[in-house]
Amino acid sequence: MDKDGRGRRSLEITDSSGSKSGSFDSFNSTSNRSTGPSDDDFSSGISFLAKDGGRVDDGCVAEGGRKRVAVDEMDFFAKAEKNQARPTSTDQDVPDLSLQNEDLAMNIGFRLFSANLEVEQQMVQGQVPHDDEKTVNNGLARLRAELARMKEENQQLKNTLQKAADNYNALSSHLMKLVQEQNIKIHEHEVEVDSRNKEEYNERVVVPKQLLDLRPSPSSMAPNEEFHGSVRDEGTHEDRSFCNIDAEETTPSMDGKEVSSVITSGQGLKTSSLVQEMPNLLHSKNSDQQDHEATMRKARVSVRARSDAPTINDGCHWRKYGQKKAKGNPCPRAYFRCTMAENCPVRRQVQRCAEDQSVLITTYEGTHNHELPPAAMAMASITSAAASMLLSGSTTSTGEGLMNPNNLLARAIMPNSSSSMAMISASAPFPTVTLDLTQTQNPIHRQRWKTALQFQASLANTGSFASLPQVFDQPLHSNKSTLSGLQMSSMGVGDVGAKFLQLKSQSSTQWRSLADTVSKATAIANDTNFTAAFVSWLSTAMGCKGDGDTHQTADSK
DNA sequence: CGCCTTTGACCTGCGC
DNA sequence: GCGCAGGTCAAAGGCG
Repeated sequence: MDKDGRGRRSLEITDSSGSKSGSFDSFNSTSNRSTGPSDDDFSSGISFLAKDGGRVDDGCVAEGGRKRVAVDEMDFFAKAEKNQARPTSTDQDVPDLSLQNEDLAMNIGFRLFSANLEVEQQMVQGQVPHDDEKTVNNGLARLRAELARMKEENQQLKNTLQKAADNYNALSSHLMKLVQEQNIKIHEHEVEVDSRNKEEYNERVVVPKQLLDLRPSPSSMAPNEEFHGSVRDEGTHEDRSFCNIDAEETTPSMDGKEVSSVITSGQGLKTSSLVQEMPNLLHSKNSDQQDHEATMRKARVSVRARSDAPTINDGCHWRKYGQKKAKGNPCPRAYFRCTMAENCPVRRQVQRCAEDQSVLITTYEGTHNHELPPAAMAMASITSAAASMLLSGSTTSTGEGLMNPNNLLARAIMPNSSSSMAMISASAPFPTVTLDLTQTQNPIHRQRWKTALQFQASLANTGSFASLPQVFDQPLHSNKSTLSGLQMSSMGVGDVGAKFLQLKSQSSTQWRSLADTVSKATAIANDTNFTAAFVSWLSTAMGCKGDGDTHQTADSK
């Protein structure tokens, strides 16, 4: 039990396993079934039918002249199983190439597969004759030609991608160097500003310093002897008196700490009360810190997800403290406060989208000041990471912060496109980044997220992609799975992440069926718990080497 | 009985 | 200064 900010008691329930794992069961069970052809199936073995009704048997003749009249599901699944067991030849150093080619191949294959299913259905309904040899041959020839052309095109794309990847790696290495140099410069600048502030302060409080210098030394003062003095505030020209008797031992407040240490260094006078009485003198670095904290507090992360539930389960415990009808939205907005620790500053707003009421908009604000259960850790990471991301771009409202090299994530997921998966709102009263999980089935968005995460990781790690768990669509090699598993575990996402990885490894290792994946992605977008888990996992990856470090500790300990 | 939600009042910032 | 809208507070009531 602990108390909230207003002294009310609230029950703290630690949900280490999380209720989410249960919610994945049904999802997981469906993922065990393969419902579509693999990449190889499309390129070399399975029968297809042309969209115009012609039957195509790509490769069947070569396999011994056996003509198949439809996709043999048993063969198909057997082949898929075989493919799953077979190690992939993907080069780990350039994972994107194969992935993007897989995407292309899957697009081609999926079109053929869809055509096949469509015609098959028509055949079942008697709309298409089964023995139209001419149509079959025509369709077969057409599709073979198209397939050959696509393979050639695919090869060209592969080469282009190879070049692009090389350039990409070179650029990211170069960028890493630049970022490091910039960080060093920033650090040097901070040190310089810090010392300048101290000098400035010493100049401004020259009178009290003199007074302090004139005061009796601690050793010469009686233990209970009072010492009085006065300070002239150069800014307001007001004289302020101070006295040593009521001063506290320390003043841990943001306002007093720095100045207190300056004044008392080597002087031995307890000056907290003095510090409290000199707010006008406390500028420079402390105000910067306050600005930083205020911005962190105001920076918001908004998550859009389809859900029928009133709220998404993100692993945290919330107390509702208000509800308000916002202008222009018939649905009320609910206000929640984190109750997992006393005075936790994190707030959450939940509101349905005015345009599409099936979309739940959850907005997070602030950073938790306490340890989090595994289920909640990743969502906290994303809010922290996004808030930091916003912070680095918050100096202006023009979005130039996106040009900050540290904002690669933002730039990767927020290209100049109206269909971005994430957006920064500069016009909103608070800087807000919106993560749109209603569009997770969109391969473009998926690719953007992947790119963003890879870029972040490549910067944060060694400049190569090798150490990043490729969760989106990269085949998971055995050693990599271990790495991913460890990272997931250490990140604290626990079984939620493991479920996700398991699911992804089952469905993504071979990309057996785009249709399957699309349906799963749709399910993801429609499943509140999974959406939350997805965000969690995503945020873990996003924050794994950056701001998220602050949230890793609890679970990795 | 204690915790949580509801809801009207109050506070604050912003634009006119 | 005023009005509006968003955000927060806190008393009252509901629920287990």
